[in-house]
Amino acid sequence: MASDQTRSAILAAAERLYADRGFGDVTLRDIVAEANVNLAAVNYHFGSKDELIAELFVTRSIQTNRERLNELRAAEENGGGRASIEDIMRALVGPTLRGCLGPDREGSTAARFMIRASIESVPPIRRIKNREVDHLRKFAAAMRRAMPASSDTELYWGLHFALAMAHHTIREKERLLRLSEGKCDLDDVRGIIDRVVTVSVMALTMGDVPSKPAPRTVAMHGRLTRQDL
Amino acid sequence: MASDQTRSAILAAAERLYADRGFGDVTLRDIVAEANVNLAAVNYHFGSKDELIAELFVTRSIQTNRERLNELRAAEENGGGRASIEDIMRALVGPTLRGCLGPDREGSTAARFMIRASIESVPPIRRIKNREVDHLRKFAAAMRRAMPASSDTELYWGLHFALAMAHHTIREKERLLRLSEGKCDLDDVRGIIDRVVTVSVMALTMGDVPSKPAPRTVAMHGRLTRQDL
DNA sequence: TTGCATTTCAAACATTTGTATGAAACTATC
DNA sequence: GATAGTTTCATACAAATGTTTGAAATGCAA
Repeated sequence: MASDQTRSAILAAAERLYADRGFGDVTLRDIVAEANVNLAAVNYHFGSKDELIAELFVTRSIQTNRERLNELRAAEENGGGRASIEDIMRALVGPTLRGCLGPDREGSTAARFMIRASIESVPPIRRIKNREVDHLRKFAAAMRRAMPASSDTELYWGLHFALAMAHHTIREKERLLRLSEGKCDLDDVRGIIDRVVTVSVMALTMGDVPSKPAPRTVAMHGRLTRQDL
Repeated sequence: MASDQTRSAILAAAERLYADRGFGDVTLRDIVAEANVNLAAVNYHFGSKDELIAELFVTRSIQTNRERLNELRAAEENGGGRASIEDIMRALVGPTLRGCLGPDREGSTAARFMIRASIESVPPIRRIKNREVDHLRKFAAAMRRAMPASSDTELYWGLHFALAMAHHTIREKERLLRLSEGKCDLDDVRGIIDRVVTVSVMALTMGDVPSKPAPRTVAMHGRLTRQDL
């Protein structure tokens, strides 16, 4: 118990190295060298390399999920028990996008680690991801409350597409930057979140919209407003 | 030259094994065993394991790109030199989605291989993907012709989101299936393509939607279960 | 056939990797 | 301060893996 510091040194070093160089290029020996601890310490404290990775990922996942749910709850309380679909989507994609694209992304090893985890998808992480469906159900439930007229199918597709845009933006931001030759400003996180939320809401309200979806007057901070609309 | 058959046997076996078990779990020894060739044959014919993987991926990528461009060109010829934005998006996401979600997906090792490549993203493949921006420019150009009023920024974001939805659907189809408890029909490839195209076009046109709804209402079976991590 | 290039083969190589071991150092409790 | 439990350490282990090697086999032209 006394020497929690070895444990945390390993965790910190591992997260940093994985974030910087990816899972494929980092060995236990790299980690213990970075952490200034003995090689055997990893197996002593974590059991195995995979369990170390799993602990890293679970910790960060819980953290992200908590942020998401906090935002969702805040939106629901704000709306007297029911959040708007827009706020729900914002709570879903906001924390991740802010964490991984935010201005502190250079310093935030946590965010960079999660990006790596999203890109490389090593076995222990995949195993966890597959069990991560549960907390999405909370969002599905909130969405159902916000759009009682929509079918579950539409709802899940909307949820799915929202995550698609958020994650793909994180995963492929380099490529988008190169493709657009810098024209897509990936530092404007608020603008990106607005963009993803707007499209998500449109995707959700298109199919079975009883009333007109009322041209999105979402607060658009970026250069989103333009000629069309 | 005589023994191209060893080369192709290796390619076929490798693609099959990678498709089935992923890059992480398949060794050169597995491949040569499956191909009934000698271990050294891989290095003799391909130089290294990475070059073998690269060749597999490049071959399939070229194939997909060709399909995309064919579809794009067909749409342009059909429209007298200019394709509608809708057809452009369809040409962009159609081939991939059909290939990876299509009914022959059980038999098509090629498609399953590309899914793996998309999920696991091993170094030699990543290197290639990063140089794959060029042919997307052809789509950007077509989009520009179809929507001359739109800014390049909007255009690239639309392109990006379209790919996001397509790829994420392929990557996470298992999870979506589980999350939606089967309510999202992932065998209805045409419906999925319509969905992605519709949302993409909406994202590009920001509101003025050409009516193109295709909501599939599925009878509700099963109930959601709650559970926390 | 002879000769030359290409291809195949079995075996070995060289590393890298995660993990296990057993002793030593440390810590806390009595 | 002795003892039991915990943690650290150097080292060894075992297995896997991509790659190389040099000889044997094969194909092919003169």
